[in-house]
Amino acid sequence: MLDVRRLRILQHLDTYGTVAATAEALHLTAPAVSQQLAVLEREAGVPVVEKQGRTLRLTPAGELLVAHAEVVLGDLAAAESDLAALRGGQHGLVRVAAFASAARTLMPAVWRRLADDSLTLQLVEQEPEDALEALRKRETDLAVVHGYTVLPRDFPAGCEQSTLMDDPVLLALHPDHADRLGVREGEPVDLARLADSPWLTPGPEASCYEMIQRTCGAAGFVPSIRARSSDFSVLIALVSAGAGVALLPRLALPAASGPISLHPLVRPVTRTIFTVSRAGTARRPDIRRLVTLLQEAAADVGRLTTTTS
Amino acid sequence: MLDVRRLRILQHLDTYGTVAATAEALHLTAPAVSQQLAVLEREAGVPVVEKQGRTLRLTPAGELLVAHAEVVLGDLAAAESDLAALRGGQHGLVRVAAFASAARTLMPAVWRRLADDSLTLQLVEQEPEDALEALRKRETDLAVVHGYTVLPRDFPAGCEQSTLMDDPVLLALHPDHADRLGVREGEPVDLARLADSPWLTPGPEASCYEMIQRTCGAAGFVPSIRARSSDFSVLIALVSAGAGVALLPRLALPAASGPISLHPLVRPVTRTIFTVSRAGTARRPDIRRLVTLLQEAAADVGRLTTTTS
DNA sequence: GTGGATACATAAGCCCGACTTATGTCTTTG
DNA sequence: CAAAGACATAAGTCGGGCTTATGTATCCAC
Repeated sequence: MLDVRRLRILQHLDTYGTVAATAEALHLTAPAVSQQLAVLEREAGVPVVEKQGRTLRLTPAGELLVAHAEVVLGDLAAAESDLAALRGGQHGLVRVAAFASAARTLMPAVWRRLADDSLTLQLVEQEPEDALEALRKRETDLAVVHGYTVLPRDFPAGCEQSTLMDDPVLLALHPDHADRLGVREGEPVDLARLADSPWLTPGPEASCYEMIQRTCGAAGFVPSIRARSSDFSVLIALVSAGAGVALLPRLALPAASGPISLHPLVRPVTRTIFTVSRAGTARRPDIRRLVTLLQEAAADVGRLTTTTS
Repeated sequence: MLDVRRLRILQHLDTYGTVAATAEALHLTAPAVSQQLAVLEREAGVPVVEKQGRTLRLTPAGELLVAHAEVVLGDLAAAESDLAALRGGQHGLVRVAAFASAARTLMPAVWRRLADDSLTLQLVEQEPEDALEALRKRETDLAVVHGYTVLPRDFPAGCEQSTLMDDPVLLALHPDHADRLGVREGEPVDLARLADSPWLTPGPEASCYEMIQRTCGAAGFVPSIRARSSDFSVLIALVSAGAGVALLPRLALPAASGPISLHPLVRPVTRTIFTVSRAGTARRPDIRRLVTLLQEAAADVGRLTTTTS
């Protein structure tokens, strides 16, 4: 019978690329990994890795074994989760990585629902790219990420997604500005009319920046950027001060803000929020439960902001 | 992480019922099993077995773990099969238990199709009850069994079935007898007309015996039995000699036989032939392949006998 | 009810195997 | 061409799992 621990080593090698990194991830030394791979190869009867320069690469047989390892290790984790649920212990730790707005709005709602449940959460705030990378490296169990209609998210292989909600992108104006444009709060605005306004945006490292560029581009202009901040509450404060206009997802709005007029777009852009998990963890009841809680929280948050605004 | 070898021990305990039998099945001693169960219990954090008289019984947590173990071990076996297929080695041993007629007709056809394939077969001829018990004990990987319309087969839990073919039960008469009854070869006969004939049947240990009792009972009589033999070719030889009449599935007919007139029944009885495998082995490509081959063989055999008779 | 048999648990000791440190070989890079 | 990086091999240590031996509880027969 194939040894599961060795399969796990191979799986990690596939994830981390080098023996040294694999060893570190598994709290081992490089020779230990090397030896175990040699034993696995003997067990399998076929080479599972081959030299590629000075590193190793998986053979097709190795890929095959990794695919099986995902299933086996996934179900082992599911078994442990089931056990934890059954004994009611507070084990069942789920590590979540979420982008800022979700970490601020959805996750507190989940925590509230959690009560004294048997689920323990560990939250890290990370931008989608980092969250997905952490997911791949098994440093996190569930990633909460987003994609824009004008900038779709692409997911790494071996992942499973579920959609939590659609978050509309809104235009934030100073109320006087809205008056000058002749639109009332909540009325749709054609972005083309903002072509000459000074814009307030996140820095170019944020995916929101690219979304704004594309959205304005689709409206036929390149925004002239007056201020940059990756903190949406800074942007909103600047809009309130009359410094310019901003485009931002509804969930990113701070709870309390100064004088602001929010408007949907004539050509709507939305941000879709997803949960992403590794394929192997699909069976874990604690993760399934968390996804359910997130969906409920998303439904609530969506309803609240919709009725409020 | 739960240790898979310990899960396997628990799974075997579930199958064999006692520590001693489990130890024997795994080529271990009883204390080894006992110790590993203790360690598993420590790992799991909940009792997985409890004393029941002087033997052990699985707790709900234990049942849960066994269910997961089926998945894990099933996929590990699948991984090994995939590996065997990939390296083209002649490993990929599938142990089959089949009842006599199937072992005589279907299995040779499978063997012929197999050619120099990467699949190695190991065949044991067993009656359905024994075959299913062997399957449960993991002494065999695939059971080829049958059930009669008048005597349905019930399958143990945790098994998966697929139907191979329907095998009609025929009445075998001496040609002179058929003449006296005024029916031609192949014409249906009402069993009630055979109420006073001497019957030739298998022994009461064969499920065919019970089938004959029920079928005759449905026709309104109890057969008077003149000869018993569990070997169908003996029965056919006796029918040819004019010793009496017999009821037997078409597949059970010997290839060459003396003067015989075969007739379907007015109220047809059929024997359905199934393959049965443990749920955990559903992923093994070698077993899937064998089932496919059996289905093809069954289609051929069914067609041949239909057109010939 | 008592003795024997059966079934599992515990104790003690042995041995294999997996890990670590140390060293070697090959590749890449400056 | 030297030096660093990456993996393999060698040698030694240590833990874990197996065995044999012994203990304890349950079931059955007489």
